[in-house]
Amino acid sequence: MSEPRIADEGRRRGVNRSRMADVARLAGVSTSTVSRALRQPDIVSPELRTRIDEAIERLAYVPNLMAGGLASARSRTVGIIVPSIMNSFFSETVEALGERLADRGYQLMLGHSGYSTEREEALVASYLAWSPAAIVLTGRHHSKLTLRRLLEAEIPVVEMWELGERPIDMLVGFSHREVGRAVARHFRSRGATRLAFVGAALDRDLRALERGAGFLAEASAGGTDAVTVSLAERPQVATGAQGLARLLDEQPGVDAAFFSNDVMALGALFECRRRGIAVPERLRLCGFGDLDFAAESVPLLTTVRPPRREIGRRIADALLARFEGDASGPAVLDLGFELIERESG
Amino acid sequence: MSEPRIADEGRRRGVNRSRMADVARLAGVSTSTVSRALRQPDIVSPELRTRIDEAIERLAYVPNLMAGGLASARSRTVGIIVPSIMNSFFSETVEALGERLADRGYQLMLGHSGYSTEREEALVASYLAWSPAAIVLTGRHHSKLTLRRLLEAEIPVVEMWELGERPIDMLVGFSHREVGRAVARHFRSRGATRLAFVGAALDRDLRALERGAGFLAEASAGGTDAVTVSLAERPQVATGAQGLARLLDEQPGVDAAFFSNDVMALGALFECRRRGIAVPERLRLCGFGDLDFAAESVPLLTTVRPPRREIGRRIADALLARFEGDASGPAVLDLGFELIERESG
DNA sequence: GGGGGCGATGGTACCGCTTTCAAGGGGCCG
DNA sequence: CGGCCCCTTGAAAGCGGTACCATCGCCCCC
Repeated sequence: MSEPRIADEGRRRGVNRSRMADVARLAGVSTSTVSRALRQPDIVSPELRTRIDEAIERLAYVPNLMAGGLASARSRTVGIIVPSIMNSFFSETVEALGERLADRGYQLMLGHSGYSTEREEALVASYLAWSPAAIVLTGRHHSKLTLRRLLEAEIPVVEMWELGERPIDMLVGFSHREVGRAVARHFRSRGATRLAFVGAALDRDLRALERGAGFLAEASAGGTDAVTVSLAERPQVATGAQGLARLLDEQPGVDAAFFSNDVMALGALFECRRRGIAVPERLRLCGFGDLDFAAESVPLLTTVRPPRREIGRRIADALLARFEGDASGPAVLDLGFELIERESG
Repeated sequence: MSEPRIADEGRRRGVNRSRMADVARLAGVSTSTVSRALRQPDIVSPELRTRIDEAIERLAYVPNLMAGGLASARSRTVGIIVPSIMNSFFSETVEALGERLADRGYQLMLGHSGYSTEREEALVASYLAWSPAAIVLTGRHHSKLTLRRLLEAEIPVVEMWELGERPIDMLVGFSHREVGRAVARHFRSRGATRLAFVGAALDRDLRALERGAGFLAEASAGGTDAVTVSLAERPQVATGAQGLARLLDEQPGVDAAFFSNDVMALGALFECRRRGIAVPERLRLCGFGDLDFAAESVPLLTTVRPPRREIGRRIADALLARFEGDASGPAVLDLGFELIERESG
C-alpha cells in the first residue's frame, strides 16, 4: 500500500470513467480490437465481439469522442446555423435533419445567427474548431472569411432554404423570388388590382426581401400597382398588426397584401377583425410558411408552404451519402413550394 | 528533394490547417506560451501577446478544440435537452442561455427528447462522450441510468422548467402545480362555476399534467366542479380546436377552460369564433405561455407567463459561476410566474 | 552588493483513441 | 501435404493541445 501505483490518480479527471484500455483488459484483447469492434463490428470475430460488448456493458463504457476525434481528425458532428431557433420554419427542418443524423450517430451543433453575418462567421469558426463532419448554413449570404474557412476545411457544406448559382458546395432549397411571383399571380387571378408586400426586418432577412422583390416584379410585369410596407422590428404577430395598420393608413386603396410570413399575417388577420375589415372581400391576405395555425384561423389563411421537413430530410440524405464517399448527388436541389389557397385571399 | 522530410504529409488530414506549433514557430515562442496567450492572456507579456496574435491572424489559426478537450479532460461545451425545439417556450430559454454562454466561449449542444425518457438517456450518453462542462435537462423525470451517468460525470447539472425536491444538482424553474392553482382561483374569482382543463399528450408532458392537477385540486378545494379533457395528439392549434369541440360536446355546462398551452388556446379561440360562442361571456379561456400572439388575438388571451428568458439567463449565470469554482448559488431557484389577465377569461 | 523571490517562458509528459504496420494462424488449392 | 493468402489481432506511433515543472532573469530589499 506504500506504493500508490494502482491508478496514477494524479492526472486523470473523470476518475471513475473507464477508458477503452479498461474494456480491452477486461475482455482480454487489445485496444485496437475494441476500437474495431466499435467502428466496424463485422471485421471482428463474433466471440471477441461478444466479450467486448459484455465488458463495455459491465464498465458502462462511454467512448471519449474527443480522443477519437483527435486521432481521426474528424468528428461525428454536424454544425448547423439558422437565423433563429424560435422560427418554426427552421426548427422543423432542424428536427428532421437532426433525427436522421442522430440515427446514424451524428450530433448536431445548433447555433443561431440572428440574421447577422458576423455572428455566422464566429459560429462557423467555433464549429470548425470541432472538426465537424459537415456544416449546414441558412441562406447564401456569408462573409468572405466564412467562405475562405469553409473552403479550406474541405468538408461538405450545405446552404439551405434558398437557391442560386455556384453554391459553396451543396444547396437545398427553393426560390423565394418565385414564391413572390406566384403570390402576385394568384392575387391578380382573383381580381386584385392594388397589391402590397408587408415585410419586417428586410435589411437582414434577405429571403423575405427576395420574396417581396419577386412579388413586386411580377405585379408590375402584369401591369398591377404594388407597394411595399417595411417594418424595422422582427417579424412577430404584433409586427403584422402594425404592418396592416400602416398599410391601411398609407395605402387605403390596397386590396391584397402579401405578408412576409404567417406569423405577421396572423397579426394582420387579428387587426382586420378589430377594425372590422372583411377578409377577403375588402382585403385579401396571404402569408408564407403554412404554420399550423394557418389551417385553423378565422378566416383560414391562404399561404405558401415551403418544404420545411423535406429540406432537412434531403440534406441528411445528401450528407450521409457524402460521408460514405458518394458524391454523386446534385449540387443544387430545388424542392419547390406550394401555394395553399384557403379563405383569406 | 529526395528526402520528403519537410512535412511528413503522410498522416495529417486537414492538410492546410495550421496547428499551435505553427503559430509558436512564426511568433518565435513555445507552444506553452501560445496556449497561455489564448487561455490567460494577462499572464503573457504584451509584446509576445502581440506577436502571437499576429501569427494567429496570419495563419488563420483555429485551435483544435478536441485536442484541447482531450488534454484538459473538459470541453467548453454545454449539453442541453428540451422536449421539442419547435416549442417557443423552450427556444426562448435556449436562446437566452446560448447567447450568454457563447459570450464566454461555450458552445451549446442542443437535442430534443420528444418527451421521451429513453431518448433523453441516449442524448445524455452522447453528450457525456464529449466531456461537456455541464448538462441542462428539462424537467425532473429521468431514467435511472441517466441519473447514474450524470452523477458519475461529476459536472454541473441543471434541471429546468420545473420545481421539486432533491435536484440532481441544480434546479431552475417554477411550480406548474401552482400555475394550475392560480388559474383555478382566477376563474373562480371571476364567477366561473364549472371548470375544465384541456390538455394534450399528458402522458408525456408531465408539466402540463401537473398544471392540470393543480387546477383540478384547487377547483375541488374551492368546491367547484372541474373536469379534464385529454387529447392524445401533440399540442397544436388544431388540437386546441378539437379540445374545445370535445369539451362542448361532452361538458356543455362548462363556463371556463384552462388550456395546457397558448397554442391550444388559440385553436380554441378560433373554434369559438366558428361556433359563435362568446368569449369570455359564455366561456372563459386561459392559456399558458404568454406567446406573442396572446397579446394580439381577438379577444386578447388571458394566460400565464412563465419566466422563459429568465430561466435561460439564470442558468447561464449559475453555470458560469460554477465554472469559475463558485458553488455558492442556491440549489433550487423558483422564478415564479405571472397570470396575465386579458380579455378571454 | 548579494540573495531571495517572483513573474515569464520553455520543456515535456501525457489525454484516450485511431490507424498504419506487422505478425500469427488457418483454410484452401494445387 | 506444403505454400500462399487472407482474415484477425496486437503493437506502437502519433493526433494537437494542456499543464506541471524547471529554468531564467530581473527587481527589490536588507
